[in-house]
Amino acid sequence: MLYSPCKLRHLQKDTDEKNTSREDDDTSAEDNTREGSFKKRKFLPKELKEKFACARPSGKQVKDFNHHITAELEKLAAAYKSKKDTWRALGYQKAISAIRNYPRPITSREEALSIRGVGGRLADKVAEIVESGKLRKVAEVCEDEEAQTLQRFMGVWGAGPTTAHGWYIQGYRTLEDLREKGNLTRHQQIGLKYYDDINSRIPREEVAEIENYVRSAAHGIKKGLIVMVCGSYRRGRATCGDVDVLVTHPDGQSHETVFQPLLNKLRETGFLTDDLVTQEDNGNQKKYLGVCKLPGEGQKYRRLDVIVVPYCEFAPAAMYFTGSAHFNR
DNA sequence: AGGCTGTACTG
DNA sequence: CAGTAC
DNA sequence: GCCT
Repeated sequence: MLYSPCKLRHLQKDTDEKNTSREDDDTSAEDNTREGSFKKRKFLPKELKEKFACARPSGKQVKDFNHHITAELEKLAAAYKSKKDTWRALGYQKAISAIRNYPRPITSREEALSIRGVGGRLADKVAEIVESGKLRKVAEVCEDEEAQTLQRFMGVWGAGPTTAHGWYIQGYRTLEDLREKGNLTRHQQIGLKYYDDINSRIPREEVAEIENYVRSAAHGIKKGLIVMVCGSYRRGRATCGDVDVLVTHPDGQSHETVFQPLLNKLRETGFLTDDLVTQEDNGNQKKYLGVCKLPGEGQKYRRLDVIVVPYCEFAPAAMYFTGSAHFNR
């Protein structure tokens, strides 16, 4: 995947330093500094702007007008996933993503049904939430001990539905049980160690701090390196589950030799505290998964992904890693 | 009825 | 190969 | 779960 002809190079002129300035606001000025062909962007029909997230100004934080709805559906999605009902969970997840991006509060079953990814069954559920504020199905599916325990166990990084079920069968119920009696893989030991931190959301301000930290380290190794956070941060979310950092270099070559030095530098300063997957090699693109912590008191441990790509793949990679996952399909 | 991305790592 | 994660 |  990610076949990315280097022809795309001309498309990404604005990515140098300071991507923070791009996430800001969509008022005024920004328009005329872009490519001339898009000058009339502000005149896009309203329907278009509402239908396609990519047709909306990308500044501003994304508002979730339907948080009360997605929050309920998330509970069911998590429960189904824990019960290995993978595809049902996927359907939920897709619908949740679509609803989250919907630009105004949903007020009827009909309106829900008009959203791609939301079918009759989910539209019914949306309607129930709109009317009563909650879903009876949630109590039915989520509030038994097994479901709760499975979901608790799946919060351990590296433990999925099968592992969680296995632990449940063995009689384990608490994280304490896992620590004492469970035999955990290396990943799961790390996942358990930082359970609370890893499962808490990261304020986007902190994501920006992490980005700056990584960028400084990168520039200490090679000037001109581009360091950009993708994922939910770049989609404008107020909080993020982890930090996806994309690294490249405009000279088209320096990315090849920067991966190890960068990781080593981040280790020396104590920023990287644990490695999960140290070298996923996807063609010429490399990925690191680990745990980091900003310097100073009271900082939490955060999940960090670092992806290094050749410059000619920068634009498609940025899109891919910005997601969301469902947008990519 | 049948697909829902494709790939790499770990054990 | 199964499980997990991206 | 949804979509084709």
